[in-house]
Amino acid sequence: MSWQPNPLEEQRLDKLARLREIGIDPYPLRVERTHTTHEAIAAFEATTEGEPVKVIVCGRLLSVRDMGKTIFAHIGDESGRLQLFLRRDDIGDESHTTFKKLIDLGDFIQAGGEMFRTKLGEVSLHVREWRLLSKAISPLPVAKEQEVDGKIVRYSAFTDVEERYRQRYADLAANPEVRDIFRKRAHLVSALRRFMDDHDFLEVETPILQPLYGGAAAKPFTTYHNQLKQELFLRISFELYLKRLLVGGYERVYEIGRDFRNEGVSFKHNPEFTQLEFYAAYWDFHDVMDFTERMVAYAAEAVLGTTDVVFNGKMLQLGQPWLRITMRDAIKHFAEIDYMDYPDQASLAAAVRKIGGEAPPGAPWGKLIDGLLGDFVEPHLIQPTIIMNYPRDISPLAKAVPGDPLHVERFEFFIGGMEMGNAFTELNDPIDQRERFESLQEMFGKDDEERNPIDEDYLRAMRYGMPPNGGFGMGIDRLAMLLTDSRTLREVLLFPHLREREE
RNA sequence: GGCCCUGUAGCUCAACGGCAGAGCAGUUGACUCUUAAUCAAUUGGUUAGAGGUUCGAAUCCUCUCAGGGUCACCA
Repeated sequence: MSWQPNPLEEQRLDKLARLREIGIDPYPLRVERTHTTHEAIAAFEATTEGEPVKVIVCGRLLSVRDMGKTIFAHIGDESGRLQLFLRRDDIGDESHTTFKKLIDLGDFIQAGGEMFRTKLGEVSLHVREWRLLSKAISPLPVAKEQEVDGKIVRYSAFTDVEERYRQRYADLAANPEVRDIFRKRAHLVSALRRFMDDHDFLEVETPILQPLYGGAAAKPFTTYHNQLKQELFLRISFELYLKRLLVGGYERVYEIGRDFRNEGVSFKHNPEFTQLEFYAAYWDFHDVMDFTERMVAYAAEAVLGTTDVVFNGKMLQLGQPWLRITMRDAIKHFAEIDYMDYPDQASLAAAVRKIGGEAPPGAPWGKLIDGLLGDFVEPHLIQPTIIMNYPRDISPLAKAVPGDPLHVERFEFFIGGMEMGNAFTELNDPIDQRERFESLQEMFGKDDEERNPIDEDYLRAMRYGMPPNGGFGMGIDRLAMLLTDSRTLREVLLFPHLREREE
């Protein structure tokens, strides 16, 4: 349904008309701005008292305290907020009345004058002239704030989770700490990129629309190209394309981008999510472990200035050497079961059920083990922990542990009780790779969407020779959760997907 | 998808079978150093939607919609 103005909006539409009647363009083209609010305050404080500091600032009107012939107001811009001091004697009758009658909270205005300090000590702008820059028709949720013992207490803040996500623009406008989350996220991404670049990795972009999907076990989104008359998939990982580039001669490549998985949504799952993957020739998974520790510590330091991060009430020490433990030992410790005592699917399934774990019928041996990890181990992995040596049957792209046919050189790392990333010593034997793909075909049913089609082109690339390499993938959204102490993924996604609603 | 919880004014919330209310925002008025400004007056509602029970429903029941939590799912 199209927009029907509510009574408050009707009032503002009326003000809009009255502004035009008195010759004021409520949406002018040009703006004069000499300072941000932060710069204006800094300029004043850098000057000896008495020396005039003339500024023109712009921003959204956040609060108004009308004292009659004097008006105090605050405007906010991205740099901060600034109090305006408007007197009728300074700006004139007409301008004074216009401000009182036709200007609302949420409007953008421009104000010029000299900086000064009020009797109560707040650095403010003594306004000589002001101008409307953009009229707000819909009232923005306005919160009132009070400082109590140094802490900001907010009244009537905009907190409705659903509306905050559906109208993220209003959320951002009303809640400065939400703006801060996404500023941190941006810093995180640029820090990761800088770290990769500084270590001689080449940033590349590989197809999002792919004729085949692979590199992970996940259900894909499908789409269709009309002119090519071809079904296409949105990528579920970057892996197979990035490793083709190692065949081509690049030794270190990475990509930061979006993956799409047509699966359930939860506090740590979203249908599209941002991933960092890299592949480094001549590295094995031990090299990747070392690099991962340094990368995460670097990112935390860059974003927060520290590697000690508070998440969910617990202090995470990202800067310490991380605990490294094999999957078998971790499960022995937390689930008190040695899965090597149950070398086949049936006996392991029985053992898992006996200790109260999940053992879906038909789940492969390795998947049962991964289930044990998820149920019994993962929730305990609050401090950064590397779990290494994964079952071979659920890891088709990793090289076997020497002398151990059941495990591969693969690790996942966990922080704050969440899986953050996945890495391995990459399989580069094309014959072995084909066998792995083929056994996967048998393992997953024909109708199972997680069954990856065999990527013949990838095998062809590998037959030309692929250098030994270590690969890595990490969920950036989850890392952003950690660094912003957010309890759900949606808090770190600007526009999380919500079910469509009839308006 | 199962189970549990939630949906009331622009925002934040009360009322829990008996007249739909408060604070903020808005409107009108007073006030030339206020900052949750203050003071006085005042407007604003399809109680998410549809149906049912009842003399009477925001409140109880059923269904639908949306959101949250949790479980399932998720290398």
